[in-house]
Amino acid sequence: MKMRISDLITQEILKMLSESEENTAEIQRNELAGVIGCAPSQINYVLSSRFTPEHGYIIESRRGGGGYIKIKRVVLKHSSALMHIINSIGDRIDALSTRIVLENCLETGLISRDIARIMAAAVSEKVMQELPPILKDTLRAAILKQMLLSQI
Amino acid sequence: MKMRISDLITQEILKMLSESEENTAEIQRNELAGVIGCAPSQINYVLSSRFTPEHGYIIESRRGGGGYIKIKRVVLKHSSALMHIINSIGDRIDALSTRIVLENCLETGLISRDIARIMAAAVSEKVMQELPPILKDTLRAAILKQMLLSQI
DNA sequence: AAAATATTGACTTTTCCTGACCTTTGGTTT
DNA sequence: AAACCAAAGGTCAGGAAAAGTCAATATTTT
Repeated sequence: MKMRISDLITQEILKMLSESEENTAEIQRNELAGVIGCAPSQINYVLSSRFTPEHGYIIESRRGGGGYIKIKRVVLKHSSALMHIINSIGDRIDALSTRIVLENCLETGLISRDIARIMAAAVSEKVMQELPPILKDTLRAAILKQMLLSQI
Repeated sequence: MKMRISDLITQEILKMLSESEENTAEIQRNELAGVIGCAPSQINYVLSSRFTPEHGYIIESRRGGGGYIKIKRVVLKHSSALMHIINSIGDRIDALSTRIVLENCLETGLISRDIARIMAAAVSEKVMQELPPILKDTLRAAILKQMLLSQI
C-alpha cells in the first residue's frame, strides 16, 4: 500500500480526532508540516480536499503568533441525528437531562452555540417557575422537541 | 492550547469585569503590564483589538499621575430596542401578537430568520395545545421574553 | 496520453508584540 | 502664577510568527 504524503497527513489528523474526547484536533500548520516533512501548504490541500463540511468536518483557524488550525468532526445527516434525539426525549424531560441534550447537540455540531442559548432560555427555570411541577417536565419536552424539529 | 500574552491580558480583564458589579474594570496600564510581563503598549493593542465598541465595550482613560484605564461592558445597540419590546410584552401575549412581534423583530433586523423560526416553534400551538387556555398566554409571554432576553 | 490528484514554493494577509517617542495631568519649585 | 518635573497613558512603525492563496510542476489513475 503506497502512502502518499496527503495520506499521512490525513491519518495523523484522524488519529488526533479519535484520541480527542471532543472530536476536535488542533494543530499548528508549520509544526505538523515539519513532523510529516512536507510543505506547509500541503496541509491546506489536505484540509480542503478531505476535511470539508461535506465530509463532516468544520475547520476553524487563526493566523499570526500563536495561530492554529482546529478540525472538528460534526455529525452528518443532521435530520436523522436530530430525529433520533427528538424521539429519545419522550413526553417528559427534566432540567438536567435537557441541559445534557443541549450540550450534546452543541458538541456534535448539530446546533450552534447561539441557538443552544436560545433553546436553553426557552426552557429555563424562569419560564417554568410558577407552573405546577407535574407540568414542568411535560412542557419542557414539548418546547424542546418543537424547537429541535424546527431545525430539520 | 497555547496562551498568547494577549490572551492573558484579555482573560485578566474579563475576570475583573465578571467580578465587578458595575460591569466595569479599572486598571493601571503599567501595573498590569508588569504583572503580566509585557510591554505596556501591549495593553493598548488588546484593548483596541478585542474591547472595541463593536465588541460591546467602552474605554475611558486618563493620563498623568493617578491615571487609569476603565473598561466598561455595555449592552449593544440592539439591546435597548429589544428591551423595549420585551417590556411591552407584559405578562401575557396571544398567538397573533406573538407572530407580529416576531415578524417585527425580523424586519428590523433584531433577530435572524433562523432564530425567528426557533422562537416561533417554541411558542407554537403544538406546544400549547394541551394546556389550560388561561395558561397559554402567560406561558407564551414567559418563553418569548426569556428567549428575547437571551439575545441581549 | 488524458485526466485527476498531489506537491511545492513564492507571495499575501492576519495577528501579535515591542520599543521609541509623544501627550496629558498633577504636583512642586521659583 | 509660571516654569518645571514626574508619572501616567497614547501612537505608530516595524519585525516576527503564524496561516492562506495560487499557479506551476509532478505523479498517479484511468
